[in-house]
Amino acid sequence: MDPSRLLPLADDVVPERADAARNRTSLLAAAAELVEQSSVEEVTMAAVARRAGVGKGTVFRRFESREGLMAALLDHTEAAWQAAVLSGPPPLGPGAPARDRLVAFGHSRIETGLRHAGLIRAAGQAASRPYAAVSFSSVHVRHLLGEIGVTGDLTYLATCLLAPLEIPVLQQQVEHEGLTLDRIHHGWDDLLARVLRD
Amino acid sequence: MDPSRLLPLADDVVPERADAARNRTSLLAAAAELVEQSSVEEVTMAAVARRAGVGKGTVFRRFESREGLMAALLDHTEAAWQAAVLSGPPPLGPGAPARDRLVAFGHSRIETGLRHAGLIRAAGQAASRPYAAVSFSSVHVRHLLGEIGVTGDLTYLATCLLAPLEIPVLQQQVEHEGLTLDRIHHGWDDLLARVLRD
DNA sequence: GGTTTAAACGGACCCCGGTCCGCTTTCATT
DNA sequence: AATGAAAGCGGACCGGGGTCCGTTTAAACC
Repeated sequence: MDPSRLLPLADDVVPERADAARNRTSLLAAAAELVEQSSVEEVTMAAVARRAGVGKGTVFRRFESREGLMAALLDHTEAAWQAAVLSGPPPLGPGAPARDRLVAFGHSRIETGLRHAGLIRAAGQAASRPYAAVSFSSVHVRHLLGEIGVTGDLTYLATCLLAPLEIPVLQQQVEHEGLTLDRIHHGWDDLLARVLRD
Repeated sequence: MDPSRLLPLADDVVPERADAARNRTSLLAAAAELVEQSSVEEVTMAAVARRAGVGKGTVFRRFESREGLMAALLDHTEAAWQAAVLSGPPPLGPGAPARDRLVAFGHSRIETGLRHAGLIRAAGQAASRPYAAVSFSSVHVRHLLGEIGVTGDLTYLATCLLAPLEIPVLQQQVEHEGLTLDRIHHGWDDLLARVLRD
């Protein structure tokens, strides 16, 4: 993209201009504030732009779309969660037996999922994160399944275990099937027990 | 559903006025035609109205929303599928062992789901059908699980088995995980085998 | 400091889903 | 056939997401 570069930048990452970076920051801040003081649904792009003191076009140039902006907002939380999974304390993080980690993984996903349900829905399948936090999660679950010694199509099995943890499914369970959170947590344990028994 | 009814109507169902019924029919026809000749996404409410020769307001009065209209379009197909499940030939319909019916159910849902993915997505969680064809399906799956003799929280387990059959999950598997249809079908068989083994 | 150029900016503009309300049509009653 | 009221109708209108393009600005090079 930039053939006349002097310092070798990390691969193909083009640095942002100062004003662009400043606007990105203030837009994220503005969006976060607005989300905090009202429900996600009623946060409009124009409002975010106004609050950040920039034009609407700028919001779209920086974040592609509404979904993109929401995904960016989510990134902080999501990254923290992924860090907890990859290197936090057991049983969610490494150090516990794979089975226990899988149990903890589900419980943790149910909690964070429901806590940020609004944002996650609004983020849709934006950008690199295809559907919820699926890419990362499926690799992780697949890995744990392997460690446990499960055989078969682990990639498919991983997506099947992840599916009941998706926001729309969880909301359907809570709002239309009348399941309590407790019951869902317990159900996850039971599902794992069934799938993993030898 | 049957506008030319002579017998007393069931309870509080108010019959539609002649012009209203006529418009409902032509709107559905117009929508079906438009959907057929281009992808669902680019079918706008105004276009449907124009084609049916009515005002836009009429479309919304008859079908509530875009989702409602799409759900109505889907109803024919969906009803046929439900009929096949409830009273069609085995193994999908009654007559086969419950296990086999569950296997057939998944395969059938994967096929019909992907075939009408566009409409189903566009129908969202409109009206009575909360999320995909979930209400009906969860009752059915729950029933089959009972027949098989599975014990535990069947309601939750049913939603867990249904989750991997949802359109977004299927599309994620096909488009981002690179799974083939064959692999998904096999995976379903395998998932059932794991969950149902005694 | 001046020049140049690619990037960023902003807000007018477009499209679409959805609402509103004054006018028209149906149809039950007489 | 006339009439009254409830239901239906249609299209102007609104708000929100997304695009476009003439103008401004950062920053690399002189």
